[in-house]
Amino acid sequence: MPEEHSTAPAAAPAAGAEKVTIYDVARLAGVNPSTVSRALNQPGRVNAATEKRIRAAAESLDYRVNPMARALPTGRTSIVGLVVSDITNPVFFDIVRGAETAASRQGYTLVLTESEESDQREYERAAQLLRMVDGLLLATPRMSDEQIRSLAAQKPVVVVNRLVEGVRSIVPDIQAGIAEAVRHLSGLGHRRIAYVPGPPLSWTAGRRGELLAQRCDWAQLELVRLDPVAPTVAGGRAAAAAVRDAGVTAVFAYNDLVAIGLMQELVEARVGVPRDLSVIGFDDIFGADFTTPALTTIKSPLREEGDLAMSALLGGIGSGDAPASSAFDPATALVVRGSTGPARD
Amino acid sequence: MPEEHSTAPAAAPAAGAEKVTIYDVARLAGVNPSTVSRALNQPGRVNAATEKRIRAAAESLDYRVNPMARALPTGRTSIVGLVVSDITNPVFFDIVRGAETAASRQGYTLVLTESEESDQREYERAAQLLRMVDGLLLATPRMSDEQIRSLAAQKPVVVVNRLVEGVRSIVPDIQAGIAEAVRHLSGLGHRRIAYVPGPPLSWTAGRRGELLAQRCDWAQLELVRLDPVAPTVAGGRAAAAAVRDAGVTAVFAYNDLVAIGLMQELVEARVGVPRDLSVIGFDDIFGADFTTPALTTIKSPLREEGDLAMSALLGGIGSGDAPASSAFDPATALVVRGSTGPARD
DNA sequence: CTGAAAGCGCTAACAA
DNA sequence: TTGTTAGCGCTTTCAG
Repeated sequence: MPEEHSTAPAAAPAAGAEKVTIYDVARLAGVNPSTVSRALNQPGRVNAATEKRIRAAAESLDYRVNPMARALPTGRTSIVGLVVSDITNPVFFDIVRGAETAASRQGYTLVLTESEESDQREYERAAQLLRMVDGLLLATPRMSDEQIRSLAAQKPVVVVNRLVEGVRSIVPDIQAGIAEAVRHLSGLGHRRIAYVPGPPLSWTAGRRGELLAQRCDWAQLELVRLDPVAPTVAGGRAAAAAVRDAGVTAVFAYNDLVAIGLMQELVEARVGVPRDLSVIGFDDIFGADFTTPALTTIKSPLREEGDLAMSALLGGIGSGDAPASSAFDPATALVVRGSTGPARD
Repeated sequence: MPEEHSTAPAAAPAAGAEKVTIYDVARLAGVNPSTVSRALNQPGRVNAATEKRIRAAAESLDYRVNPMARALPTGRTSIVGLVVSDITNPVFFDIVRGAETAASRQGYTLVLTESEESDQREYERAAQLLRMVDGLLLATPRMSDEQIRSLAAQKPVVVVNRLVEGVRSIVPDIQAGIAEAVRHLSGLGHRRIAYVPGPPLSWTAGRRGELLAQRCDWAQLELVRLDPVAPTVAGGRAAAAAVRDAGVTAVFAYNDLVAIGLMQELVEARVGVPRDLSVIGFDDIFGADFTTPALTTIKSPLREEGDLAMSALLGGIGSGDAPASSAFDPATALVVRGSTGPARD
């Protein structure tokens, strides 16, 4: 029987599994390995003829650089990490997409991890990942500011959807979207509206509630702040009763998931949307237009955020030192669909 | 001014960025580096007291192994790769989740890449990834069987949602789900139904159409096969007209996205679902229950597939050699929601 | 049970 | 322009 690699991956490589190294290429091209390295990495620093010969040899051997071996002397891996709290949360889809695009545009490979829920696991995984990447993107992180700063002290780190002092942060400017939404509702004759807040610990949740209150005050709308719920469809369903009892004609949900749950429950309770109640969400996630009526929502430029964050990570703010902090603030906008209408009455 | 790393990631590490190595730990513990390595990796092969001392030293220094450095001598990285064709396609969410779970359960880190569309880019990225992982999962790959086999010849590879000869493949058994669905429709009085197929090149698309035809034939239902569409919401909308003209009372869509698009368009055209037309999708993706009525669909055990595939990859089929081929066949099942009802007539 | 030494594949001074 | 020579941090025989 073969070796006893009980923990190693199965399906042993077939016979023809030869690892081609720089040495093989060098031998075939009749040069020194270091010359191969130069030819492949710094074109021009080598005689055109030999470079061509080397490239041909590499090609014919189907040579590919070993990223690990390269990383050792250089310290750079050309890999960037992205940590998300929940890979099945649609809010991240476009963030990932944007980050992916920006990363591969610059020749970096994106590596993803999720922390499921635990903030402790999030830190652990991030720290582990940190050792093998050139930089880290933290999307809506759950860990403490302190932990984030400690990571940022070791390698470049950019945070998305949260403001952390001393660390580069990308946060969408929700002011514009909220203002637009309040104006929209106000124009439709709504005077008293409700807000279903997200988890008390969430940075975004706090911020949304705050700005909303501010804006409603400014527009002379009465805002009823209900109890916070989990940022999920289930959370939204749970809030439906309270919303109905609030004596309002419109409701803001913490995010689209909550809004969708809310609508589902309302429909089942024969409350007409938007006839009896208008509903507005946040984010414009995938699926927000699957509902009937389709959801009116304050769209976050998710994809742009991801792209921006990754660009910031790779692009070199200044060209060496970290200017730290400060936010890019891509703008939000209201997307009007079917779930909002004239105030009843 | 500092160094000129114009292409390097920005936000230079703060002052306190010291890389703790095995040597630092060794010095602090007063032992040889090799002993540290042993103590940390093969507990028990070292004096209990010194092991404890070493662990304490490592802890106090916040030491973390450098995966690259470890990979060099061992050839193993404890990283596994997952290649998906489109990270924003909800079908993959649960596959990723399942794979992630299984991977981290065994101490592996999951790395994700997507190929966007191009089958060529898919192969390129997979080949690149292959060098830094211990194994590769290909979910619904677009590249050729030949290319897949060539990857599988170098490192362990498992394919999800496609049968590739000579390579371990995980494919859900849709027979059960289809049979159930046909029975469901038949029981509701439907006699003539339509099928909106997916892209002609897709392996799954072909298989679904084939088995569906077979089953309808068996159940004496008349099946009208319409023109294939893109596997998206837009594709579904495009098919709506043809469906209405087909003179059927129920329709199978290639997947949930198509089914959702179909329903959206039908609702706008004042065709009642399920009053006038019953709709069934495939997969049960995230959002399938956001619609009104919620979508009846043939659920694929996506998460289980991912878990199974990853387990197969890591678990050692046999314990050294590759038994290749063969499918696990997790079962599908019909999820009855609101989009199907009695045949009109 | 632990230390010494070689080497994984690649890069980067330093020579030539 | 190219070859030589050290390592990067870790694992792993081989001695002791």
